Amino acid sequence: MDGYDKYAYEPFAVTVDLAVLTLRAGALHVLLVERGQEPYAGTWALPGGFVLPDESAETAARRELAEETGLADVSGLHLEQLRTYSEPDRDPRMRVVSVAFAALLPHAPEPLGGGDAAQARWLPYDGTGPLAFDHDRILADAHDRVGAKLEYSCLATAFCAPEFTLGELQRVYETVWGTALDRPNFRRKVLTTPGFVEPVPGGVARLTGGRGKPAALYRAGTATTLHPPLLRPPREGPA
Amino acid sequence: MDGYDKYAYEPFAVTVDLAVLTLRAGALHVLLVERGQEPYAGTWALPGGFVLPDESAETAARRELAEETGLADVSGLHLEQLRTYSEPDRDPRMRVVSVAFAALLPHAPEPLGGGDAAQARWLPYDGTGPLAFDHDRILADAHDRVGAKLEYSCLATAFCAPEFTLGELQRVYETVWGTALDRPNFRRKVLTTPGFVEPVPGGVARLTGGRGKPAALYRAGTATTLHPPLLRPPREGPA
DNA sequence: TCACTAATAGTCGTTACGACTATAAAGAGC
DNA sequence: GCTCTTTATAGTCGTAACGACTATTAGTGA
Repeated sequence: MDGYDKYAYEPFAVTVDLAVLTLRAGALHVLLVERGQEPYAGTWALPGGFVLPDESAETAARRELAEETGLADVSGLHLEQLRTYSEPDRDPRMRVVSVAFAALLPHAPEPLGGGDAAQARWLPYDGTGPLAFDHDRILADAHDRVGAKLEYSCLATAFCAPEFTLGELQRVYETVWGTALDRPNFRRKVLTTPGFVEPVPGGVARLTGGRGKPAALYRAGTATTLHPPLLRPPREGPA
Repeated sequence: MDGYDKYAYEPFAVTVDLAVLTLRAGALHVLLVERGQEPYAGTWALPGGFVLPDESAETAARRELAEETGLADVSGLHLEQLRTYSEPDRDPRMRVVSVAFAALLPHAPEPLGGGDAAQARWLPYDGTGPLAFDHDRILADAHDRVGAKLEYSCLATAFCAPEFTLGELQRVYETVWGTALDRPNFRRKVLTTPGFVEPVPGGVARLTGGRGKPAALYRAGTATTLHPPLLRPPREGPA
Protein backbone atom coordinates (compact mmCIF):
# COMPACT_ATOMS: atom_id res chain seq x y z
CA MET A 1 0.00 0.00 0.00
CA ASP A 2 3.04 2.25 -0.11
CA GLY A 3 4.41 3.93 -3.18
CA TYR A 4 1.32 4.78 -5.09
CA ASP A 5 3.32 6.62 -7.69
CA LYS A 6 5.94 3.96 -8.21
CA TYR A 7 3.79 1.66 -10.29
CA ALA A 8 1.37 2.31 -13.02
CA TYR A 9 -1.74 0.46 -12.03
CA GLU A 10 -4.57 -0.89 -14.03
CA PRO A 11 -8.15 -0.32 -13.00
CA PHE A 12 -10.01 -3.52 -12.23
CA ALA A 13 -13.64 -4.36 -12.19
CA VAL A 14 -14.56 -5.78 -8.77
CA THR A 15 -17.48 -8.17 -8.41
CA VAL A 16 -18.92 -10.43 -5.78
CA ASP A 17 -19.93 -14.04 -6.38
CA LEU A 18 -22.26 -15.86 -4.03
CA ALA A 19 -22.48 -19.52 -3.19
CA VAL A 20 -25.93 -19.59 -1.61
CA LEU A 21 -26.40 -22.93 0.09
CA THR A 22 -29.43 -24.52 1.65
CA LEU A 23 -30.90 -27.92 2.46
CA ARG A 24 -33.80 -29.14 0.39
CA ALA A 25 -35.26 -32.60 0.74
CA GLY A 26 -32.22 -33.83 2.61
CA ALA A 27 -29.73 -32.71 -0.03
CA LEU A 28 -27.44 -29.73 -0.25
CA HIS A 29 -28.62 -27.28 -2.88
CA VAL A 30 -27.03 -24.21 -4.38
CA LEU A 31 -28.69 -21.19 -5.98
CA LEU A 32 -27.65 -20.81 -9.62
CA VAL A 33 -28.62 -18.48 -12.43
CA GLU A 34 -28.61 -19.26 -16.11
CA ARG A 35 -26.44 -16.94 -18.12
CA GLY A 36 -28.16 -15.17 -20.97
CA GLN A 37 -25.11 -13.70 -22.67
CA GLU A 38 -21.75 -14.75 -23.92
CA PRO A 39 -19.47 -15.97 -22.68
CA TYR A 40 -20.96 -19.11 -21.18
CA ALA A 41 -24.45 -18.25 -22.47
CA GLY A 42 -26.90 -20.92 -21.37
CA THR A 43 -24.53 -22.15 -18.65
CA TRP A 44 -25.32 -22.08 -14.96
CA ALA A 45 -23.35 -19.64 -12.87
CA LEU A 46 -23.21 -18.38 -9.31
CA PRO A 47 -25.24 -15.24 -8.72
CA GLY A 48 -23.28 -12.07 -8.28
CA GLY A 49 -22.61 -8.64 -9.64
CA PHE A 50 -20.51 -5.55 -9.51
CA VAL A 51 -19.55 -3.79 -6.34
CA LEU A 52 -21.04 -0.32 -6.55
CA PRO A 53 -19.00 2.82 -5.88
CA ASP A 54 -20.21 3.34 -2.34
CA GLU A 55 -20.37 -0.30 -1.30
CA SER A 56 -18.04 -2.66 0.46
CA ALA A 57 -17.88 -6.19 -0.89
CA GLU A 58 -19.96 -7.37 2.07
CA THR A 59 -22.64 -4.79 1.38
CA ALA A 60 -22.73 -5.71 -2.28
CA ALA A 61 -22.97 -9.39 -1.43
CA ARG A 62 -25.91 -8.83 0.89
CA ARG A 63 -27.67 -6.68 -1.70
CA GLU A 64 -27.18 -9.35 -4.34
CA LEU A 65 -28.38 -12.00 -1.93
CA ALA A 66 -31.62 -10.08 -1.35
CA GLU A 67 -32.13 -9.51 -5.05
CA GLU A 68 -31.51 -13.07 -6.11
CA THR A 69 -33.45 -14.82 -3.39
CA GLY A 70 -36.31 -12.35 -3.30
CA LEU A 71 -36.21 -12.37 0.49
CA ALA A 72 -37.35 -9.19 2.18
CA ASP A 73 -34.94 -9.43 5.09
CA VAL A 74 -31.51 -10.96 4.65
CA SER A 75 -29.96 -9.13 7.58
CA GLY A 76 -29.96 -12.18 9.81
CA LEU A 77 -28.51 -14.60 7.30
CA HIS A 78 -25.01 -15.88 7.70
CA LEU A 79 -22.71 -14.43 5.05
CA GLU A 80 -19.10 -15.46 5.01
CA GLN A 81 -16.28 -14.18 2.87
CA LEU A 82 -14.44 -17.06 1.28
CA ARG A 83 -11.55 -15.63 -0.71
CA THR A 84 -10.84 -13.51 -3.74
CA TYR A 85 -10.29 -14.89 -7.22
CA SER A 86 -8.05 -12.79 -9.37
CA GLU A 87 -6.50 -14.90 -12.12
CA PRO A 88 -5.91 -12.53 -15.03
CA ASP A 89 -7.75 -14.76 -17.51
CA ARG A 90 -10.71 -15.78 -15.40
CA ASP A 91 -13.06 -13.60 -17.47
CA PRO A 92 -12.26 -13.46 -21.19
CA ARG A 93 -13.76 -10.01 -21.65
CA MET A 94 -11.95 -7.93 -19.11
CA ARG A 95 -9.96 -7.95 -15.94
CA VAL A 96 -12.40 -8.89 -13.19
CA VAL A 97 -11.46 -9.52 -9.57
CA SER A 98 -14.19 -11.32 -7.67
CA VAL A 99 -14.70 -11.55 -3.93
CA ALA A 100 -16.54 -14.79 -3.20
CA PHE A 101 -19.00 -15.31 -0.35
CA ALA A 102 -20.91 -18.22 1.04
CA ALA A 103 -24.45 -17.64 2.28
CA LEU A 104 -26.42 -20.13 4.36
CA LEU A 105 -30.20 -20.24 4.17
CA PRO A 106 -32.48 -22.10 6.57
CA HIS A 107 -35.37 -22.86 4.26
CA ALA A 108 -35.51 -22.21 0.58
CA PRO A 109 -38.12 -19.90 -0.89
CA GLU A 110 -39.00 -21.59 -4.14
CA PRO A 111 -40.26 -18.94 -6.52
CA LEU A 112 -37.26 -16.66 -6.15
CA GLY A 113 -39.23 -13.85 -7.71
CA GLY A 114 -38.41 -10.22 -7.44
CA GLY A 115 -34.84 -10.38 -8.57
CA ASP A 116 -33.87 -9.33 -12.02
CA ALA A 117 -31.91 -12.45 -12.73
CA ALA A 118 -33.02 -14.10 -15.92
CA GLN A 119 -33.60 -17.46 -14.32
CA ALA A 120 -32.58 -18.53 -10.87
CA ARG A 121 -33.02 -22.03 -9.54
CA TRP A 122 -31.96 -24.32 -6.76
CA LEU A 123 -29.85 -27.16 -8.07
CA PRO A 124 -28.45 -30.04 -6.02
CA TYR A 125 -24.83 -29.56 -5.10
CA ASP A 126 -23.92 -32.88 -6.63
CA GLY A 127 -25.13 -32.57 -10.14
CA THR A 128 -24.37 -29.05 -11.21
CA GLY A 129 -22.64 -29.71 -14.50
CA PRO A 130 -19.66 -27.47 -15.22
CA LEU A 131 -20.40 -23.92 -14.20
CA ALA A 132 -19.35 -20.73 -15.95
CA PHE A 133 -15.99 -19.07 -15.35
CA ASP A 134 -14.18 -20.48 -12.31
CA HIS A 135 -17.40 -20.98 -10.41
CA ASP A 136 -16.87 -24.71 -9.99
CA ARG A 137 -13.81 -23.88 -7.98
CA ILE A 138 -15.60 -21.24 -5.96
CA LEU A 139 -18.44 -23.60 -5.19
CA ALA A 140 -16.05 -26.34 -4.13
CA ASP A 141 -14.20 -23.88 -1.90
CA ALA A 142 -17.51 -22.84 -0.33
CA HIS A 143 -18.37 -26.45 0.40
CA ASP A 144 -14.95 -27.09 1.92
CA ARG A 145 -15.16 -24.01 4.09
CA VAL A 146 -18.64 -24.74 5.36
CA GLY A 147 -17.78 -28.36 6.03
CA ALA A 148 -14.73 -27.34 8.00
CA LYS A 149 -16.52 -24.66 10.00
CA LEU A 150 -19.18 -27.13 11.08
CA GLU A 151 -16.46 -28.87 13.05
CA TYR A 152 -15.40 -26.03 15.28
CA SER A 153 -18.25 -23.52 15.16
CA CYS A 154 -21.99 -23.34 15.68
CA LEU A 155 -22.50 -22.57 12.01
CA ALA A 156 -24.87 -25.50 11.51
CA THR A 157 -27.71 -23.59 13.15
CA ALA A 158 -27.55 -21.10 10.25
CA PHE A 159 -29.07 -23.84 8.08
CA CYS A 160 -31.97 -24.27 10.51
CA ALA A 161 -35.11 -22.29 11.26
CA PRO A 162 -35.09 -20.27 14.51
CA GLU A 163 -36.49 -23.31 16.32
CA PHE A 164 -35.31 -26.72 15.29
CA THR A 165 -34.97 -30.29 16.48
CA LEU A 166 -31.75 -32.09 17.12
CA GLY A 167 -32.61 -34.42 14.27
CA GLU A 168 -32.71 -31.49 11.88
CA LEU A 169 -29.41 -30.21 13.20
CA GLN A 170 -27.87 -33.63 12.76
CA ARG A 171 -29.13 -33.81 9.18
CA VAL A 172 -27.24 -30.58 8.47
CA TYR A 173 -23.99 -32.23 9.46
CA GLU A 174 -24.75 -35.43 7.63
CA THR A 175 -25.77 -33.66 4.45
CA VAL A 176 -22.83 -31.29 4.25
CA TRP A 177 -20.28 -33.93 5.25
CA GLY A 178 -21.87 -36.74 3.34
CA THR A 179 -21.48 -39.12 6.26
CA ALA A 180 -23.88 -40.71 8.70
CA LEU A 181 -23.56 -39.86 12.37
CA ASP A 182 -24.61 -41.87 15.38
CA ARG A 183 -27.69 -40.19 16.77
CA PRO A 184 -27.21 -40.70 20.51
CA ASN A 185 -23.59 -39.62 20.32
CA PHE A 186 -24.53 -36.54 18.33
CA ARG A 187 -27.15 -35.61 20.92
CA ARG A 188 -24.69 -36.03 23.74
CA LYS A 189 -22.10 -33.87 22.05
CA VAL A 190 -24.52 -31.07 21.20
CA LEU A 191 -26.25 -31.03 24.57
CA THR A 192 -23.08 -31.15 26.64
CA THR A 193 -21.44 -28.31 24.71
CA PRO A 194 -22.36 -25.20 26.70
CA GLY A 195 -24.10 -22.57 24.63
CA PHE A 196 -24.49 -24.58 21.44
CA VAL A 197 -28.27 -24.97 21.74
CA GLU A 198 -30.82 -24.14 24.40
CA PRO A 199 -34.18 -25.86 24.79
CA VAL A 200 -37.40 -24.05 23.98
CA PRO A 201 -39.43 -24.25 27.22
CA GLY A 202 -42.61 -25.92 26.10
CA GLY A 203 -41.30 -26.78 22.73
CA VAL A 204 -42.39 -30.18 21.54
CA ALA A 205 -43.22 -30.01 17.90
CA ARG A 206 -44.99 -32.14 15.42
CA LEU A 207 -43.51 -30.48 12.41
CA THR A 208 -44.35 -32.20 9.17
CA GLY A 209 -46.92 -34.77 10.15
CA GLY A 210 -44.03 -37.14 10.36
CA ARG A 211 -43.94 -40.43 12.10
CA GLY A 212 -42.18 -41.22 15.32
CA LYS A 213 -41.94 -39.59 18.68
CA PRO A 214 -42.21 -35.80 18.55
CA ALA A 215 -38.86 -34.09 19.07
CA ALA A 216 -38.08 -31.30 21.48
CA LEU A 217 -37.35 -27.89 20.02
CA TYR A 218 -34.13 -25.99 20.49
CA ARG A 219 -32.83 -22.56 19.66
CA ALA A 220 -29.30 -21.54 18.79
CA GLY A 221 -27.33 -20.71 21.91
CA THR A 222 -24.92 -17.90 22.58
CA ALA A 223 -21.73 -19.78 21.81
CA THR A 224 -20.04 -19.33 18.47
CA THR A 225 -17.18 -21.79 18.70
CA LEU A 226 -17.12 -25.42 19.79
CA HIS A 227 -14.52 -26.49 22.34
CA PRO A 228 -13.67 -29.22 21.81
CA PRO A 229 -14.77 -29.41 18.19
CA LEU A 230 -17.27 -31.83 16.74
CA LEU A 231 -14.89 -33.73 14.50
CA ARG A 232 -16.10 -35.36 11.35
CA PRO A 233 -15.28 -39.06 11.20
CA PRO A 234 -11.91 -39.55 9.50
CA ARG A 235 -12.11 -40.96 6.00
CA GLU A 236 -11.38 -44.65 5.91
CA GLY A 237 -8.44 -44.52 3.57
CA PRO A 238 -7.72 -47.70 1.66
CA ALA A 239 -4.44 -49.07 2.91
CA MET B 1 -21.24 -11.95 -12.62
CA ASP B 2 -24.24 -11.76 -14.89
CA GLY B 3 -25.57 -8.64 -16.49
CA TYR B 4 -22.47 -6.66 -17.14
CA ASP B 5 -24.47 -3.97 -18.87
CA LYS B 6 -27.07 -3.61 -16.18
CA TYR B 7 -24.93 -1.67 -13.76
CA ALA B 8 -22.48 1.05 -14.27
CA TYR B 9 -19.38 0.00 -12.46
CA GLU B 10 -16.54 1.93 -11.04
CA PRO B 11 -12.95 0.94 -11.68
CA PHE B 12 -11.09 0.04 -8.51
CA ALA B 13 -7.46 -0.04 -7.66
CA VAL B 14 -6.52 -3.50 -6.39
CA THR B 15 -3.63 -3.97 -4.03
CA VAL B 16 -2.17 -6.70 -1.87
CA ASP B 17 -1.18 -6.24 1.76
CA LEU B 18 1.16 -8.65 3.48
CA ALA B 19 1.37 -9.65 7.10
CA VAL B 20 4.83 -11.22 7.10
CA LEU B 21 5.30 -13.05 10.37
CA THR B 22 8.33 -14.66 11.91
CA LEU B 23 9.78 -15.59 15.26
CA ARG B 24 12.68 -13.55 16.58
CA ALA B 25 14.11 -14.04 20.03
CA GLY B 26 11.08 -15.96 21.17
CA ALA B 27 8.60 -13.29 20.15
CA LEU B 28 6.32 -12.98 17.18
CA HIS B 29 7.49 -10.25 14.83
CA VAL B 30 5.92 -8.65 11.81
CA LEU B 31 7.57 -6.92 8.87
CA LEU B 32 6.53 -3.27 8.63
CA VAL B 33 7.50 -0.36 6.42
CA GLU B 34 7.49 3.28 7.36
CA ARG B 35 5.32 5.37 5.11
CA GLY B 36 7.04 8.28 3.45
CA GLN B 37 4.00 10.04 2.08
CA GLU B 38 0.63 11.25 3.19
CA PRO B 39 -1.66 9.95 4.35
CA TYR B 40 -0.16 8.35 7.44
CA ALA B 41 3.34 9.68 6.63
CA GLY B 42 5.76 8.45 9.26
CA THR B 43 3.41 5.70 10.36
CA TRP B 44 4.19 2.00 10.14
CA ALA B 45 2.24 0.02 7.61
CA LEU B 46 2.11 -3.48 6.20
CA PRO B 47 4.14 -3.94 3.04
CA GLY B 48 2.17 -4.26 -0.15
CA GLY B 49 1.50 -2.74 -3.50
CA PHE B 50 -0.59 -2.76 -6.60
CA VAL B 51 -1.54 -5.85 -8.49
CA LEU B 52 -0.04 -5.50 -11.95
CA PRO B 53 -2.09 -6.04 -15.10
CA ASP B 54 -0.89 -9.56 -15.78
CA GLU B 55 -0.73 -10.75 -12.17
CA SER B 56 -3.06 -12.61 -9.89
CA ALA B 57 -3.20 -11.40 -6.32
CA GLU B 58 -1.13 -14.41 -5.24
CA THR B 59 1.55 -13.60 -7.80
CA ALA B 60 1.63 -9.98 -6.73
CA ALA B 61 1.88 -11.00 -3.09
CA ARG B 62 4.81 -13.28 -3.73
CA ARG B 63 6.56 -10.61 -5.77
CA GLU B 64 6.08 -8.08 -3.01
CA LEU B 65 7.29 -10.60 -0.47
CA ALA B 66 10.52 -11.10 -2.40
CA GLU B 67 11.03 -7.36 -2.83
CA GLU B 68 10.39 -6.46 0.78
CA THR B 69 12.34 -9.25 2.41
CA GLY B 70 15.21 -9.23 -0.07
CA LEU B 71 15.13 -13.00 -0.19
CA ALA B 72 16.29 -14.58 -3.42
CA ASP B 73 13.87 -17.50 -3.29
CA VAL B 74 10.46 -17.13 -1.77
CA SER B 75 8.88 -19.99 -3.71
CA GLY B 76 8.88 -22.33 -0.73
CA LEU B 77 7.42 -19.91 1.75
CA HIS B 78 3.91 -20.36 3.02
CA LEU B 79 1.63 -17.68 1.68
CA GLU B 80 -2.00 -17.68 2.69
CA GLN B 81 -4.80 -15.49 1.50
CA LEU B 82 -6.65 -14.00 4.45
CA ARG B 83 -9.54 -11.98 3.11
CA THR B 84 -10.25 -8.86 1.11
CA TYR B 85 -10.80 -5.43 2.63
CA SER B 86 -13.03 -3.20 0.62
CA GLU B 87 -14.58 -0.54 2.84
CA PRO B 88 -15.16 2.47 0.61
CA ASP B 89 -13.33 4.84 2.92
CA ARG B 90 -10.39 2.68 3.86
CA ASP B 91 -8.04 4.87 1.78
CA PRO B 92 -8.84 8.57 1.81
CA ARG B 93 -7.34 9.20 -1.62
CA MET B 94 -9.15 6.73 -3.81
CA ARG B 95 -11.12 3.55 -3.93
CA VAL B 96 -8.69 0.77 -3.10
CA VAL B 97 -9.63 -2.86 -2.61
CA SER B 98 -6.92 -4.84 -0.91
CA VAL B 99 -6.39 -8.58 -0.84
CA ALA B 100 -4.56 -9.46 2.35
CA PHE B 101 -2.09 -12.31 2.77
CA ALA B 102 -0.20 -13.83 5.63
CA ALA B 103 3.35 -15.04 4.99
CA LEU B 104 5.33 -17.20 7.40
CA LEU B 105 9.11 -17.02 7.52
CA PRO B 106 11.39 -19.48 9.30
CA HIS B 107 14.25 -17.17 10.14
CA ALA B 108 14.38 -13.48 9.64
CA PRO B 109 17.00 -11.92 7.40
CA GLU B 110 17.87 -8.72 9.20
CA PRO B 111 19.15 -6.26 6.63
CA LEU B 112 16.12 -6.53 4.32
CA GLY B 113 18.09 -4.89 1.57
CA GLY B 114 17.27 -5.00 -2.08
CA GLY B 115 13.70 -3.85 -1.84
CA ASP B 116 12.76 -0.37 -2.75
CA ALA B 117 10.81 0.19 0.43
CA ALA B 118 11.90 3.31 2.19
CA GLN B 119 12.47 1.59 5.50
CA ALA B 120 11.44 -1.92 6.40
CA ARG B 121 11.88 -3.39 9.87
CA TRP B 122 10.83 -6.27 12.04
CA LEU B 123 8.71 -5.06 14.92
CA PRO B 124 7.32 -7.22 17.72
CA TYR B 125 3.69 -8.13 17.19
CA ASP B 126 2.79 -6.72 20.57
CA GLY B 127 3.98 -3.20 20.41
CA THR B 128 3.24 -2.01 16.95
CA GLY B 129 1.51 1.23 17.74
CA PRO B 130 -1.48 2.05 15.55
CA LEU B 131 -0.72 1.18 11.95
CA ALA B 132 -1.77 3.05 8.83
CA PHE B 133 -5.13 2.51 7.15
CA ASP B 134 -6.94 -0.60 8.43
CA HIS B 135 -3.71 -2.50 8.85
CA ASP B 136 -4.26 -3.08 12.55
CA ARG B 137 -7.32 -5.06 11.64
CA ILE B 138 -5.51 -6.96 8.90
CA LEU B 139 -2.67 -7.82 11.24
CA ALA B 140 -5.07 -9.00 13.93
CA ASP B 141 -6.91 -11.13 11.40
CA ALA B 142 -3.61 -12.63 10.29
CA HIS B 143 -2.75 -13.51 13.86
CA ASP B 144 -6.16 -15.06 14.43
CA ARG B 145 -5.95 -17.12 11.28
CA VAL B 146 -2.46 -18.41 11.96
CA GLY B 147 -3.33 -19.23 15.54
CA ALA B 148 -6.38 -21.17 14.43
CA LYS B 149 -4.57 -23.04 11.68
CA LEU B 150 -1.91 -24.22 14.12
CA GLU B 151 -4.62 -26.29 15.76
CA TYR B 152 -5.68 -28.39 12.85
CA SER B 153 -2.82 -28.18 10.34
CA CYS B 154 0.93 -28.67 10.15
CA LEU B 155 1.42 -24.96 9.53
CA ALA B 156 3.77 -24.57 12.49
CA THR B 157 6.64 -26.10 10.53
CA ALA B 158 6.47 -23.12 8.15
CA PHE B 159 7.99 -21.06 10.98
CA CYS B 160 10.88 -23.49 11.33
CA ALA B 161 14.03 -24.15 9.34
CA PRO B 162 14.04 -27.33 7.20
CA GLU B 163 15.44 -29.22 10.18
CA PHE B 164 14.23 -28.34 13.61
CA THR B 165 13.90 -29.65 17.13
CA LEU B 166 10.65 -30.37 18.89
CA GLY B 167 11.48 -27.61 21.32
CA GLU B 168 11.60 -25.11 18.49
CA LEU B 169 8.31 -26.40 17.15
CA GLN B 170 6.73 -26.09 20.56
CA ARG B 171 7.98 -22.53 20.88
CA VAL B 172 6.11 -21.70 17.68
CA TYR B 173 2.86 -22.77 19.28
CA GLU B 174 3.59 -21.05 22.55
CA THR B 175 4.62 -17.81 20.90
CA VAL B 176 1.68 -17.55 18.54
CA TRP B 177 -0.86 -18.64 21.12
CA GLY B 178 0.71 -16.82 24.02
CA THR B 179 0.32 -19.84 26.28
CA ALA B 180 2.72 -22.31 27.80
CA LEU B 181 2.42 -25.96 26.81
CA ASP B 182 3.47 -29.04 28.70
CA ARG B 183 6.56 -30.34 27.00
CA PRO B 184 6.11 -34.10 27.37
CA ASN B 185 2.49 -33.89 26.27
CA PHE B 186 3.43 -31.80 23.27
CA ARG B 187 6.08 -34.33 22.25
CA ARG B 188 3.64 -37.19 22.56
CA LYS B 189 1.05 -35.44 20.45
CA VAL B 190 3.46 -34.46 17.69
CA LEU B 191 5.23 -37.82 17.52
CA THR B 192 2.07 -39.91 17.55
CA THR B 193 0.42 -37.89 14.80
CA PRO B 194 1.36 -39.74 11.61
CA GLY B 195 3.10 -37.56 9.06
CA PHE B 196 3.47 -34.46 11.18
CA VAL B 197 7.24 -34.75 11.59
CA GLU B 198 9.81 -37.37 10.68
CA PRO B 199 13.16 -37.81 12.41
CA VAL B 200 16.38 -36.90 10.65
CA PRO B 201 18.42 -40.15 10.71
CA GLY B 202 21.60 -39.07 12.45
CA GLY B 203 20.27 -35.74 13.45
CA VAL B 204 21.33 -34.70 16.87
CA ALA B 205 22.16 -31.07 16.88
CA ARG B 206 23.87 -28.64 19.12
CA LEU B 207 22.42 -25.60 17.50
CA THR B 208 23.19 -22.44 19.36
CA GLY B 209 25.72 -23.49 21.92
CA GLY B 210 22.81 -23.79 24.28
CA ARG B 211 22.71 -25.63 27.52
CA GLY B 212 20.96 -28.89 28.17
CA LYS B 213 20.75 -32.22 26.44
CA PRO B 214 21.06 -31.92 22.65
CA ALA B 215 17.77 -32.37 20.88
CA ALA B 216 17.01 -34.68 17.99
CA LEU B 217 16.30 -33.09 14.63
CA TYR B 218 13.10 -33.51 12.69
CA ARG B 219 11.80 -32.55 9.28
CA ALA B 220 8.26 -31.68 8.27
CA GLY B 221 6.33 -34.77 7.31
CA THR B 222 3.92 -35.34 4.48
CA ALA B 223 0.71 -34.66 6.38
CA THR B 224 -0.99 -31.31 6.05
CA THR B 225 -3.87 -31.64 8.49
CA LEU B 226 -3.92 -32.86 12.09
CA HIS B 227 -6.51 -35.45 13.04
CA PRO B 228 -7.39 -35.06 15.78
CA PRO B 229 -6.29 -31.45 16.12
CA LEU B 230 -3.81 -30.05 18.60
CA LEU B 231 -6.20 -27.90 20.58
CA ARG B 232 -5.02 -24.82 22.32
CA PRO B 233 -5.83 -24.81 26.04
CA PRO B 234 -9.19 -23.13 26.59
CA ARG B 235 -9.03 -19.69 28.12
CA GLU B 236 -9.73 -19.76 31.83
CA GLY B 237 -12.67 -17.47 31.83
CA PRO B 238 -13.40 -15.71 35.11
CA ALA B 239 -16.64 -17.12 36.41
C1' DT C 1 32.21 -31.97 41.11
C1' DC C 2 28.08 -29.62 41.52
C1' DA C 3 24.26 -26.98 40.11
C1' DC C 4 21.42 -25.91 36.10
C1' DT C 5 19.14 -26.60 31.82
C1' DA C 6 16.77 -28.87 28.36
C1' DA C 7 15.43 -33.35 26.16
C1' DT C 8 13.42 -37.66 26.72
C1' DA C 9 10.74 -41.48 29.00
C1' DG C 10 6.95 -42.98 31.38
C1' DT C 11 2.78 -43.13 34.81
C1' DC C 12 -1.92 -42.13 36.35
C1' DG C 13 -6.46 -40.43 36.32
C1' DT C 14 -10.06 -38.16 33.72
C1' DT C 15 -12.50 -36.79 29.78
C1' DA C 16 -14.42 -37.55 25.40
C1' DC C 17 -15.86 -40.37 22.16
C1' DG C 18 -17.26 -44.62 19.24
C1' DA C 19 -20.21 -48.51 19.39
C1' DC C 20 -24.02 -50.28 21.14
C1' DT C 21 -28.58 -51.54 23.70
C1' DA C 22 -32.88 -50.17 25.63
C1' DT C 23 -37.01 -47.50 26.28
C1' DA C 24 -40.64 -44.00 25.00
C1' DA C 25 -43.96 -41.88 22.02
C1' DA C 26 -45.94 -41.14 18.01
C1' DG C 27 -48.36 -42.82 13.20
C1' DA C 28 -49.74 -46.59 9.74
C1' DG C 29 -51.98 -50.73 8.66
C1' DC C 30 -55.04 -54.32 9.95
C1' DG D 1 -57.87 -52.86 19.90
C1' DC D 2 -53.07 -54.66 18.33
C1' DT D 3 -48.63 -54.80 15.96
C1' DC D 4 -45.13 -52.87 13.13
C1' DT D 5 -42.43 -49.04 11.96
C1' DT D 6 -40.30 -44.76 12.85
C1' DT D 7 -38.05 -41.36 15.47
C1' DA D 8 -36.63 -39.41 19.89
C1' DT D 9 -34.48 -40.12 24.17
C1' DA D 10 -31.77 -42.50 27.89
C1' DG D 11 -28.00 -44.96 29.27
C1' DT D 12 -23.84 -48.42 29.26
C1' DC D 13 -19.15 -49.95 28.23
C1' DG D 14 -14.58 -49.91 26.51
C1' DT D 15 -10.95 -47.25 24.55
C1' DA D 16 -8.36 -43.43 22.72
C1' DA D 17 -6.67 -38.98 23.84
C1' DC D 18 -5.29 -35.79 26.90
C1' DG D 19 -3.85 -33.01 31.29
C1' DA D 20 -0.90 -33.23 35.13
C1' DC D 21 2.94 -35.00 36.93
C1' DT D 22 7.56 -37.57 38.17
C1' DA D 23 11.92 -39.47 36.73
C1' DT D 24 15.94 -40.01 34.00
C1' DT D 25 19.49 -38.59 30.65
C1' DA D 26 22.91 -35.66 28.60
C1' DG D 27 24.82 -31.74 27.93
C1' DT D 28 26.85 -26.62 29.69
C1' DG D 29 28.85 -23.37 32.96
C1' DA D 30 30.57 -22.06 37.68
